[in-house]
Amino acid sequence: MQTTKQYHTTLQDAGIRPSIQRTAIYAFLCEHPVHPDVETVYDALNPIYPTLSKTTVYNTLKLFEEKHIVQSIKIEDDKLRFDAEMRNHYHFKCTKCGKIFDIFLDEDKVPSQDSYTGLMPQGFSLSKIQTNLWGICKDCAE
Amino acid sequence: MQTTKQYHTTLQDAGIRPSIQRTAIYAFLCEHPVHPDVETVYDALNPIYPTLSKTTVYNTLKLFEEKHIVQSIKIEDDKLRFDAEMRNHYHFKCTKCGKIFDIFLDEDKVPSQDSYTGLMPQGFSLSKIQTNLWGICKDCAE
DNA sequence: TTCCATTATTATAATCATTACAATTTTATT
DNA sequence: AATAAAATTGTAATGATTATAATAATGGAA
Repeated sequence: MQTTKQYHTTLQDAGIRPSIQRTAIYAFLCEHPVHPDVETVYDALNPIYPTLSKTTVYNTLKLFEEKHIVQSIKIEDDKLRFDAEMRNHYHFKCTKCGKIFDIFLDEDKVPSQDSYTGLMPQGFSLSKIQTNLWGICKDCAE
Repeated sequence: MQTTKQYHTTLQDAGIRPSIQRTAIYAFLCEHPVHPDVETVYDALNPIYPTLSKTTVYNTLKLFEEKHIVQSIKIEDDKLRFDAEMRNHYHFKCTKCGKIFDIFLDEDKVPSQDSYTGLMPQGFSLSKIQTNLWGICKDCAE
């Protein structure tokens, strides 16, 4: 949990002007690490910022991703989800309840970026890696 | 490269009735391992099977995925791509030209399904794993 | 501070992938 | 051949995302 000032700093360090909307969206993502989609972010913030536009949520999340402070998670068939956690971790989607869980790896088990780079053919560069898992979560298992 | 008879067998073994359309779609995927999207499959087969419907392509690919002879690849922001290669491998998308490459792993480097299962919290089951990579391919690097 | 240029936000309309639906056709079985 | 089940089809609907153009906010120069 960061202060508003810390969110500002994070945005500025990433080269993003910290407007009200951007700060609110970034703070929401950090404080609600449930991998929300655009709709969820919008529905949560619109009551607090009544002029907020859904377009702004789209624009902002795209900007955040370009500046590498947020990642889009491609785990659904039809829409993106977003995550402000940029440390190496996997995502698990329960195909029954639809919930997405973070799977953090023990330090010694984390594949290094290099271990992936080693797989690439000569001349290929690597900028992003994403591992997604699907199955049934504990609550949905009978 | 398989014969039509072999495609039939693969479909039947998976519990899928091998209609003309299904066989054509499965054969196309096997013979064009470029991870096509629905549009690409449709555009390629429609000239040969003029009555083919795009809905059938959607239905068929969904069926193939359910029966585990094809996987959908979630590597684009807006649409799915499909792959009849079910052996463990990664996908790399060049963010410049958009091409998707297969990254096959050396036998000894392939993480086993168990190595992922070991990461899951108690009571979670695992049915599908997908690792995607993004970067710049050799041809697009200047 | 005021003016101006740039950037950000907004509302609306357009696009595009995918799904729903109902009618028709094909297939397997009797 | 008759019938029921399954597959295919065309069209319409849905829903996520993007395009566009107008408005508002911001930051710097005078």
